[in-house]
Amino acid sequence: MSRRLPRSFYARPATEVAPELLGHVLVRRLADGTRLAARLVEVEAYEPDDPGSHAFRGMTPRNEVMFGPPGHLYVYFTYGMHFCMNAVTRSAGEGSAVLLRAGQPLTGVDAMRRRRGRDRTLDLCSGPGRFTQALGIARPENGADLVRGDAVWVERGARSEPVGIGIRVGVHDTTRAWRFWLEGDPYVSRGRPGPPSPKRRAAGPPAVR
DNA sequence: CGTTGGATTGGCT
DNA sequence: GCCAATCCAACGC
Repeated sequence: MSRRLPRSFYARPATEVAPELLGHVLVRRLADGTRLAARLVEVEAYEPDDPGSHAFRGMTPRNEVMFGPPGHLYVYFTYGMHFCMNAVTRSAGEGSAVLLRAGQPLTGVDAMRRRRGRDRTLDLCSGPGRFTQALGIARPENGADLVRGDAVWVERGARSEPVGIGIRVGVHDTTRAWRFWLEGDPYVSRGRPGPPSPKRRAAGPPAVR
C-alpha cells in the first residue's frame, strides 16, 4: 500500500481537498538526497470564479500551472522576496489550488534551521514564505508532480484534532471562509485566530465560525 | 511604458 | 502594532 496521496485525491474542488490535507505529511527530497518532512497544519482553498485567486482573471505565464492537471505544485514569488506553494486541484483547465501555509517540522529539522537562519522550531514552517524557505522550494519546483515526482510529495498521516475554519489571510472576502487549520496547533502561522484581544473582547464574543 | 500593490516576513516602536 | 524590504505581474494609457 502506498503512503503517497494519489492523483484522485487532488482531482476535486479545493474546498474539499484543503481540509483533508491537514495531518498529511509534505515530504521534500533535496538534490543532495537530504529528506525533509513536515505535517500540514494550515491550508487555504482557491477556486475558479474566486476573486481572491490568481486564476480569477484567466491563465497567464505565472499561474499556468494552476490550470494544469491536479497533483502538481504551483509555486509563485511574492513581495519581492518570498515564495508560496500550492497543490493544484480539480482538473486541467479549471484553475484551482490549495495554498500550503504552515507545517510542523518532522524530519530534517536541523537542515530547516540552517535554511531559515532561525533556531526555534516554531519559526521554521509557520507561514507560507517560511514553509517554502525551510523546505527549499522555489522557482525550479514550480510544476513539480506531487504524485510521480521525486522532489516533493505528500504522504498519508493521521489526524485527530478538529479543523478550524476562517477567512483567508490577506483576502478580504468574508463570504468565502476557506482557510483551514488544526485547532490548537502551535505551528499555525501568525494571523492565526489568536486569543481575543481586549478590543475584540469589548466587541463581544467571537462570531461562530 | 509607468504605476501599483501583493495568498509575507522580520525588526522596531 | 507598524512598516520597510524588494521583485515583478497585472493593468492602464
